[in-house]
Amino acid sequence: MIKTNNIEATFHLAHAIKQQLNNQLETQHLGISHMHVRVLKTISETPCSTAMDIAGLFKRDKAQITRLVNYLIDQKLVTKKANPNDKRSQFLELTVTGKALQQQLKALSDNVENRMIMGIKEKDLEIFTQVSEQMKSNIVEHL
Amino acid sequence: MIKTNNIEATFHLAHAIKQQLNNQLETQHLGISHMHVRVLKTISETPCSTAMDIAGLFKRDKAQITRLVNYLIDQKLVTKKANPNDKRSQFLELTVTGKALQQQLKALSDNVENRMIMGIKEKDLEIFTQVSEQMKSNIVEHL
DNA sequence: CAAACTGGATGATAATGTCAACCATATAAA
DNA sequence: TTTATATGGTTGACATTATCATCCAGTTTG
Repeated sequence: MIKTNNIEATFHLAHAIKQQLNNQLETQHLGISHMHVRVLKTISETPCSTAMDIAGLFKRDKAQITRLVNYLIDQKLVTKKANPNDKRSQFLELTVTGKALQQQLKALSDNVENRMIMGIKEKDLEIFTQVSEQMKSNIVEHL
Repeated sequence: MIKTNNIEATFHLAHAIKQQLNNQLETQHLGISHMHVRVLKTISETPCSTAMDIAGLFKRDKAQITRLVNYLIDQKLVTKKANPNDKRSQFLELTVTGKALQQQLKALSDNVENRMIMGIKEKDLEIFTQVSEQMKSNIVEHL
């Protein structure tokens, strides 16, 4: 028997975060959406990441990632570098402008996250992180 | 300083749940999406709910709710009942078919949620629920 | 009563997401 | 090694999700 509704709670939370991030991006006129933020973050943290890597990480169709990445390339925030091991794929890197923006975006995200976790005990936060990780695995492994 | 990334974790989890729900809805040929499931659930749990109530609850534009609800009315899953206090708005109710479907959907959702929480301690689950609730409030109150 | 406001419908449009087809390259099998 | 198969990425088509502006009918306030 389920008393709580963690599915609904998760939808609510994710949507609230998305709205908050998009609000901030809008008011700061950054010209990108929360999905671009996620892609930039991944590229900045993952050396030699490819479009397929991001698609796998996000569980999105590669078509969508291609479009997100190509938009960022148009905006001169990201560049492609040849992958010596495979001429089909290309490594993604931030440009100088991209790195500068990424700094801003990190500040913005940290800001939202800090507000989000206000008044929550460190210990509880750790449990939250672990549990959400576990939940994701439970679902993804079942696909 | 942030070490964990609860924003990213929440996006991952919400997306995994959404995919899983839509998969199940697809394989069972139910002809609705996870958003319709949420609307049906809300109507079934909230007597005299209106489109505006749902929009407020979900933090969505009323236009989207109108469309979701009208689709469900087309499918003869929901009906409108006059609101004696306000002729502009109408109370939403499940039809007999809607109630039957709602039973199936509850089973389906519980199934997904039960799989999702497998191997997670009851105590940790409670903390997860509380923390996600708190996080949502922290964000929503800041808008 | 007039002015301002609200619930809901609708048109326009943007962002997100998936699927299928395609091309170039890579890998496995014959 | 030549063929077959699989993979990374691009593109077109399309569905879903979401917002905004506008409108209408009905409500509330001044």
